[in-house]
Amino acid sequence: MGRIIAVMRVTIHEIARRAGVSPSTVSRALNGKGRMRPETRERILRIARELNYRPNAHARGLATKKTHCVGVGISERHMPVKRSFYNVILSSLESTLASYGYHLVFSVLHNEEIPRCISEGRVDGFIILGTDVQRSLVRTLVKRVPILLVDNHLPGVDAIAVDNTGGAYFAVEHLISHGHRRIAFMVETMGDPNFEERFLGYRKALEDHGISFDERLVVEGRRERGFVRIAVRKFLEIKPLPTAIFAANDYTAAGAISLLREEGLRVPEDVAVVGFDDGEVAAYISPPLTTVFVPRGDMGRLAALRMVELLEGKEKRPRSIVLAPELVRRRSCGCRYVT
Amino acid sequence: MGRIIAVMRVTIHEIARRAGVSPSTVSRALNGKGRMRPETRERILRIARELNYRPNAHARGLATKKTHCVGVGISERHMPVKRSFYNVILSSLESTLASYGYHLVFSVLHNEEIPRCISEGRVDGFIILGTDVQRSLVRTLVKRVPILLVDNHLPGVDAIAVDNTGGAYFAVEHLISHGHRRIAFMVETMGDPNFEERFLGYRKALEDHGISFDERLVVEGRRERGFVRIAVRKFLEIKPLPTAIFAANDYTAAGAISLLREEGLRVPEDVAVVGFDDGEVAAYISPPLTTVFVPRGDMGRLAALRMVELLEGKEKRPRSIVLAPELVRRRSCGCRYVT
DNA sequence: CTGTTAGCGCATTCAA
DNA sequence: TTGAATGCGCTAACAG
Repeated sequence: MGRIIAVMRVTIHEIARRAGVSPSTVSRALNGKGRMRPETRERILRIARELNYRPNAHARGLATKKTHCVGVGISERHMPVKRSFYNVILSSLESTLASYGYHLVFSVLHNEEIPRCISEGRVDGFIILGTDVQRSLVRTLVKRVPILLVDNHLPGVDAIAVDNTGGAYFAVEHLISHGHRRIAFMVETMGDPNFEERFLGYRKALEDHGISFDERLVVEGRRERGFVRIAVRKFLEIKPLPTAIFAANDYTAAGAISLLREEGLRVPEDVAVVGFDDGEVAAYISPPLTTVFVPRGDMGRLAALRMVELLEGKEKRPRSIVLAPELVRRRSCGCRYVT
Repeated sequence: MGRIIAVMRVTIHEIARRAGVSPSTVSRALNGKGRMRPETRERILRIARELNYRPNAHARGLATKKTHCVGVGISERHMPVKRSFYNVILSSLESTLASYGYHLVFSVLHNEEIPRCISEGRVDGFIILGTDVQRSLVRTLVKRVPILLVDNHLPGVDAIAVDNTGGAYFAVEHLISHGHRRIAFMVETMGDPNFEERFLGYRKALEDHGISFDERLVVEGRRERGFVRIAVRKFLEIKPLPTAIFAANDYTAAGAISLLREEGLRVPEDVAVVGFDDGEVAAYISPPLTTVFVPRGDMGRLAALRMVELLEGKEKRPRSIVLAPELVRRRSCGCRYVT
């Protein structure tokens, strides 16, 4: 019998027994609710600590209808490309959520399906990473739990995003400052809202600098594995060849650089290249890629903070936070004497 | 009143009421336990479907003492470098676990701390990614829930790992087949068991090919940001300069290539380089990196499968699964006419 | 084959 | 300030 008790997880009943009070008193003491004699409270807390008591999440969840879990979903279609991008966000999300006592339930989103963690009531809120989610799904989910979009936005839904247009503007402006006038825009596919916004920034920068937009300089790949090769091939057919490329993301930029060099073109001498994201590759390719840094760590942290506020705070009117990206000058743009 | 019921989450009581049976019968029907009249069962299932019933995870967990959640932890110190590596594993883990009805609770491990998801009884088992975990922690956790190590191993604990020694052996043997005799081993720091094993494979390959090991050819960085630069500097001081480098991972290899080129050395003509991991960068740097492919997707899938077996199956004696890595020939080793 | 009963561990009324 | 009673939604003995 003694053995069994020793093995059993310690519950508030056990603490109550040892403290000579009732379970409900223990519950109150542990949660700091209501007034009670300080010495009673302290005795209870001490015993709880000694016994290394941890409340059972299920029991608590059943009673309070709160799970202290936040779901985080990413579209399965995003995985191949944006992997490392979202990984940074994921870890900062977890750290921040953890500091508020929340757990992170990770799930891959499959088209229109409602994530099981939501339908089973396992999470208090849900954070969606990326643009590759059906809007209708989001609209459905919003009715179930607080939803937060990261790296994406939708009217009326809370979101943390980055100023794609502004970032692209800086990138292109930088190329212009290097003397480039014929700057191509290279993108996997225009479908992605983030890419659309970057395209807008590209056009605006050209326009503001008196360069008329030439749609022949827009090279689009296709939504598939070898899209960079397709895009580069299209690029090489442009006459005369543009002197620079603004790529919608690093993945595309890195692929382009590697393929251009295969064709005997020098980067940045023959073709300057600027990317977007400042992902893992950026610093490791040669030449190191000039790109737009997206504050992924901040995005994760802010997303977690906002979610906690949504769950516990008072300010629940949808709010969209837009972070400013930053140009990171390396060498693919033609800059010298930089890392 | 009708409204309230409409808003309430549907429970087995509601289904029982509509089906004209008791809640326990509904429970049995839903879980397929015990025998019962087929028509009763079907009626219950139909109603459940119509009402879009989903069992409440907490209630079920409280009653069965199973959470249907698996925790996945990664050391905070691993995050900066192995990010993208573990991301692939993470998504395949989730997909596989999900197909068995399990959820993935992601958490970052902090030194000796017991993950809260374990102490709060939120997970049935726990998967640890990577080598950067205190053994003592693992020993502690093993007493709480089934533990599975991925990309790591410890006597007596279930594990899914890759044959680092074998992979390194192939990599070095390949360099030797290109005619190299003076091959350097470049590593961030020898502390990591995976790196130690790769070092073993390096030595063994040299030995088997009649090349005596020269410890001056081992260049170690340091556990910090600029370690590749330090390592490359050391490398450049070796006289005569080795003609090839086997790097303990892609991260190091990619950094080395970029720095070597800055020094005016050609890769692979002056120095051939082979990495390990086949991470995101490998295909995107130039020259594309010859490296050892680690089947991360398989690792995740197998880990999930094994964990489910640990939780539900009979075969619980610790088992360690070692996967065979594969050499991916690109161009940094000197191979031609390959991708 | 099915209903009744009794918890699972905790929070929260309501009394005392 | 504290205790007893109740219920969260579900499963599992035990009866019937």
